[in-house]
Amino acid sequence: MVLYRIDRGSGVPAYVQLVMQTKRALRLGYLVPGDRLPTAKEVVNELAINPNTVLKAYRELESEGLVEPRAGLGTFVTKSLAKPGMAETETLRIQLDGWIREGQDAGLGREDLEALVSDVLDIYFDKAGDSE
Amino acid sequence: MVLYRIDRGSGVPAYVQLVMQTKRALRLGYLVPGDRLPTAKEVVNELAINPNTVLKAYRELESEGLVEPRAGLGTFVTKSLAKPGMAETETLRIQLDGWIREGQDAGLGREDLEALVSDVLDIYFDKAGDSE
Amino acid sequence: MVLYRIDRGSGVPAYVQLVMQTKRALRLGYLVPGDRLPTAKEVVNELAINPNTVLKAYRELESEGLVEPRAGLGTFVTKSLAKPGMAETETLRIQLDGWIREGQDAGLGREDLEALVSDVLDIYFDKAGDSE
Amino acid sequence: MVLYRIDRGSGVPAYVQLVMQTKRALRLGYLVPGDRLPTAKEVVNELAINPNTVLKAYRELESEGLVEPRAGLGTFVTKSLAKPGMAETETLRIQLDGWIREGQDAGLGREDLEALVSDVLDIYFDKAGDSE
DNA sequence: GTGGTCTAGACCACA
DNA sequence: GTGGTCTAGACCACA
Repeated sequence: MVLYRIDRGSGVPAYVQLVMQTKRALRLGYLVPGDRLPTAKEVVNELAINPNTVLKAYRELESEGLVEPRAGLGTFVTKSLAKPGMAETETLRIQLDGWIREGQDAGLGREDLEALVSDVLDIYFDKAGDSE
Repeated sequence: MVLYRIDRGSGVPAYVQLVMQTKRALRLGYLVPGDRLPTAKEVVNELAINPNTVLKAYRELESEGLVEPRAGLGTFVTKSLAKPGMAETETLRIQLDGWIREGQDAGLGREDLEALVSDVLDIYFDKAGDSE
Repeated sequence: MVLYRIDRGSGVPAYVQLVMQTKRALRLGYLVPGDRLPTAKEVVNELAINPNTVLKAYRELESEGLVEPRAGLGTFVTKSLAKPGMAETETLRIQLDGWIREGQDAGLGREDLEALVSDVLDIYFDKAGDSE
Repeated sequence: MVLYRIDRGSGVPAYVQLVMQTKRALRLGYLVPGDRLPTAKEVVNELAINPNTVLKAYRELESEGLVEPRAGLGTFVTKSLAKPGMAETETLRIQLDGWIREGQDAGLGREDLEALVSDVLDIYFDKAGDSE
């Protein structure tokens, strides 16, 4: 079951956050075809947002061909986003965990590490980056 | 000089993207107190957005005490967000670069790696995460 | 300028009617890339429906890559649906006009002619049809 | 026997599609008074929809005085919608078939032809149409 | 001024 | 009971 979290005050629309988190779960293989997303009501109870906001996110996912609503039953995953390589990430996860630990030892917090990762990814994938 | 990029269609408001990218540059030490942000006009020429959007982002940064406008001169950084540890990240960067390479060898793309990083960070920092 | 008509009581959701009519105009070449759709407000004044209903239709068209909203400016056509053959339909239109006239002489009304067209198209394009 | 087809994803409610298809068959003379509609169960087996959806469509037809349920026997047509002229449409059909062929030769597909027919009918019957 | 987001709430479609 | 449509209205994002 996906657990959504909304960061109000991040400036990112709530429905966009729901879409992004769902896609991440699809990418990580936490959600696979046939899985049911939480009903709008369940999400509403959990997050105290309006059901229409949830439905908007689900419609967005539907229009991307990732999920499918079935009236009276719920909304179901129809497509995975997990690459084959996602099945075996134990080593990568362990390495990353170690890296985070080192970063913390160097006095960096979560947001610093995220900035560093984005920066290195930007450089690696050759996008301009925020740098000089 | 910060180079901004706007991802239209990401669903994240343009001014929020400018704020986030500026903060990231402050965090990474690419921008330090005394640096001048690009003028609204420069950003407009680069990104084809409305000057008001840039000004809104700068006002947001100002209200967080990070920058300061000086009439006729521009907007200047007044505070860094770089932890001391950010000065010496060469090793962390090299390790991360190797990790990305391994991920790619495993068939993972940028977005897969980002999802993995978010997931491991969530677990490490003990937030629910998208998993069950 | 597209003129929308909503047939309340047809059972077809209003936003679906707007989408279908827009696509028809795109197919007929009445709307071409660069054209601006009427603003939500204009449609509202014309049809007495809620602006959100119009926006929903426009968002659907956007998600199909046919139009693009530009904040503060309006919603613009980005893609045509007109086949090259649509440029020269004068003869086809004249023939069809004659056909309608004959149908009327035979005592058939608009809905009868529509039923006949659907039936012949179904048979021609080999779909089951409502017959037998 | 009417063969129903449901186009999920057209945005038109399933029960409305059943009603429209039944009326079309009544108009074309494929269904005449005394004919029995398929039972809800038959339709359900064919289309994988809920029996309530079929019953809703039949109730709608009943309220328009077109059909009548007879307990234990089924639902029967009580009224035709076929104009006298519908008995002799062979010539109209042949002409239309030729017209479709010409349209196809001009590179137009089914949806283009449908758009053209709607447009010419709109103009003929003097409704605004989608044009300027 | 134009479009976008979100809410609260009524009512409908479908299972 | 679940999702879908539509409304009315507040407020925001962008030009």
